[in-house]
Amino acid sequence: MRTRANKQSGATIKDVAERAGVSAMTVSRVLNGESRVRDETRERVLDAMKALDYRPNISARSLAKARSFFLGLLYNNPNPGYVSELLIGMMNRCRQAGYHLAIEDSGATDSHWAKAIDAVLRTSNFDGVILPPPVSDFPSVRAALTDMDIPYVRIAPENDRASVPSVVTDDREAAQRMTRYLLELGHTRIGFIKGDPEHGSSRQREAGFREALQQAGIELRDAWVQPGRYTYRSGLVAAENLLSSDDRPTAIFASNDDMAAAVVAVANRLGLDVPGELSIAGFDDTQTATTLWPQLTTVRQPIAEMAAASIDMLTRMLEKGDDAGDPETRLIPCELIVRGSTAPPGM
Amino acid sequence: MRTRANKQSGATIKDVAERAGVSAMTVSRVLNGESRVRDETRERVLDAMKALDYRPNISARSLAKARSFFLGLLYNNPNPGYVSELLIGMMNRCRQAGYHLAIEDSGATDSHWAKAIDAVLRTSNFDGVILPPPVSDFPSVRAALTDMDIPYVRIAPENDRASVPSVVTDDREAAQRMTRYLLELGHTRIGFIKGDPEHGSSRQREAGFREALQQAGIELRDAWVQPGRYTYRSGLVAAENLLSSDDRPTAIFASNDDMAAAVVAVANRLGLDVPGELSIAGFDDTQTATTLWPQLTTVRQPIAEMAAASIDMLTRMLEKGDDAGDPETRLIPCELIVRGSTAPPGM
DNA sequence: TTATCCAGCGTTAGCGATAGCATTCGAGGG
DNA sequence: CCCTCGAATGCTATCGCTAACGCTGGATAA
Repeated sequence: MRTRANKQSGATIKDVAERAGVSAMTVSRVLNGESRVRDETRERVLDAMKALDYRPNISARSLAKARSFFLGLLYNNPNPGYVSELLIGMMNRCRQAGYHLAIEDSGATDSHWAKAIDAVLRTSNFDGVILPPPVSDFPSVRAALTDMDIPYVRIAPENDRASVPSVVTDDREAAQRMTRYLLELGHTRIGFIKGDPEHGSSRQREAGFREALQQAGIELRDAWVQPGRYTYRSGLVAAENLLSSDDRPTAIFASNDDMAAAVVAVANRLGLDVPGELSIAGFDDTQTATTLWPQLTTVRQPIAEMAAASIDMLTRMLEKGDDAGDPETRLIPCELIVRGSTAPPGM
Repeated sequence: MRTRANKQSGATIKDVAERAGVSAMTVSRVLNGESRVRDETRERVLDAMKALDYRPNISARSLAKARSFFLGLLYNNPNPGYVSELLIGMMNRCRQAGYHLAIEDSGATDSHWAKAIDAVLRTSNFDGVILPPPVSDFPSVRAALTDMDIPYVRIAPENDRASVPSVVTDDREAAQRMTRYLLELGHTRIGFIKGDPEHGSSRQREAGFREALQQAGIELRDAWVQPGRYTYRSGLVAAENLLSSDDRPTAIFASNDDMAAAVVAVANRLGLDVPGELSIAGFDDTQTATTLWPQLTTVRQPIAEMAAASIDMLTRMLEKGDDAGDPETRLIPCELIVRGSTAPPGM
């Protein structure tokens, strides 16, 4: 009869209570590591739990506590390397904090989400939600969460940074640093490949690049700034455009590693030596950066760390009560990683 | 007062019932798309739900139904590309089937899991679980699941293929095909890089490689089979070993794309033209395969499809009752993808 | 005409756990 | 010796939903 899949194997809190000779309430107290329970009583309860192979029913607990202990990651299939690091950073923290992580996908654009977000939230009852980029800037998602009064933390958002707790990096400053590094190597003819316009980081990185050039008083030709979409394929097109003319740059700064990889590929095809004839820099330090030859000079974003921080913030909000205090913004620093893909020009 | 985070905004099933002038049970029926409810009644209920912005409480439903509607993915940080595809394949199916997907990590080895699996399962009450490789072959995890009577589906397991529902590919046959393809190009000196011994696929791929050579009556020197661990780094070492001697192979078949990428890198460093002087083949067709130049000839494993199939099987088991019928094994075919990294020898 | 049946809906009784008091009991103060 | 007090524990009422069964009233069969 009572053979439902994940159904209690038979032992409920009452059974444990009975066997330990206490009330269910006391068992509950032991379970939740709560206040005054005499050590001896606690022992007896723990023994009974072990003897009966007792497993608390999470649904019942959720119902009574009005908390699900599930956090949602509203995922959007960006770069595989990014996701993977994100997950690693989050899962550990979740386990430590006693939460579980569920992931939901609804397609790549804001409008996709607009249609689906309601259903997603309606059937999941997450205690809180994490919004990685670019979802962190999707108005429809944010509206739905606000509407349903679900707390959330944003990762690397572009807009309204202060309005909701966020974990951010300074993409702009990092892009500046990378550009300055290329300038210091002696490059003056530097090309740039932009990222996906849907991502706020794209604009930040471009701005940083332009600022560094301007500060150095270096000319920037329009043809040397090419659009891209953070994909390898878009990088190929951009690289062709940058490298096909005679008047080509001696260094190319791509807004992420995948596009930088595309530049490497095109350079190879054209017989250009990297980094001898062309220096190439990426951004993110995903796995791609070290899977190439030569390995990419890039900016390391501590994605896992950001992910962990976001979980920290979210769980703390949940414990404290969501509306406590001002929304926090945590800034995680980036690091410039120099590898084999860059060198002084004409070497 | 009643301002708990994800707490009902106020509307419960009773409120809806009252407003629609029916009983809570009828609302429940409408909610679950169940049997006999007159169309007119259904309309009235739906209207009431909308008017009250009613959101069912999943915890309550789970408690009553003795089902959580959460499936667990026991994740293990293999290749990022693999995970990402896995997720994509799973999430869609989950949503369609009305389930949610939660991911749990506990480290890379069986012994890590042995310690953690109990706690994971104890605090999550998943209806079912998906085991991707290599977790699908971890005895501790399987034992824990069996013990707790939680249904699960394995992806690409090596052992006991018939004992539990599984989704598998024929790695061996695919490796044979790839090897035959290289032979047909005219290669007779073919090197091989093995995968992680922890993964069953490694043994299968190696076996397929050896069989094809044997069938063709081609000699295989011991030095041409190098160990590897599916990582880029291990591929570098293997490639050095294979390519440093004068007596080097004219083609190298690596057990996955990342290691093949490492071979490409070493070939570049040694000034070997790919594919002119060295053909390189990979396995998996992850993103890496097309992010390199030249792009990799490889075997495409439809990971997303396998993931989707695993969810299908699992949800069907849950609906039907777990012990219905024999465990199913679904075989998903692989495809040989020829790209620029292979060519006839000495071209 | 009466018995039977079934679509359509309501009633009741939990599901397993926790919140919020109520209760007990022993120790210390007066 | 009575009273107060706080630590340790129990009782009871939910939490929101659904399973199982029961009740209706009209259509059909006999």
